[in-house]
Amino acid sequence: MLSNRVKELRARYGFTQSELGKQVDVTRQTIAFIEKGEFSPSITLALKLAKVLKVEVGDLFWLEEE
Amino acid sequence: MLSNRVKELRARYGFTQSELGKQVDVTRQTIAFIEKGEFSPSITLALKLAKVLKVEVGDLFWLEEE
DNA sequence: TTGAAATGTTAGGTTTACATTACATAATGT
DNA sequence: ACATTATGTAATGTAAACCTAACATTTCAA
Repeated sequence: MLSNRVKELRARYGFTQSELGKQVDVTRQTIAFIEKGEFSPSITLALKLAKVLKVEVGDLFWLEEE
Repeated sequence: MLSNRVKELRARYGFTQSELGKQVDVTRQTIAFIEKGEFSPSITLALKLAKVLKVEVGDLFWLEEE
């Protein structure tokens, strides 16, 4: 099961979903879906998000047991 | 543009494409496509590959300029 | 208190990741 | 020489990622 800290880190930087989406070239709905864990983004998008949020990809997304 | 070291690391461990695919639950064709850079896998698959190949996701897949 | 901005959410459509099947070739061992 | 295994590659199908558009609700500044 995939978990992530996108919402938490986005808040830390004070970005709106729209702003973050624009920085990584996706819509705010896509950001919302990712924050809710409703789908597993591509590694390309994950890498862009990690760069903008200044963390390692593995610290932004990780797999949990179960 | 997305780059990766899957083929190199797979060789290091002596895995065939089939064996690696089986360990991360995809077909050998999917591994072949990824090695050729023909698509950007999901972060879930990228995390599984990084785990099996014993590297950080960011050291297995990265974005290059251009 | 009003209105804009941010978020939640849903519906319908396009694109792409990934599966299945199949065939061809190269490499290896018997 | 033959069989087996690994790889390359291509066709077709499906599921999921991602888009646009829309409307409702919450939040927050004026």
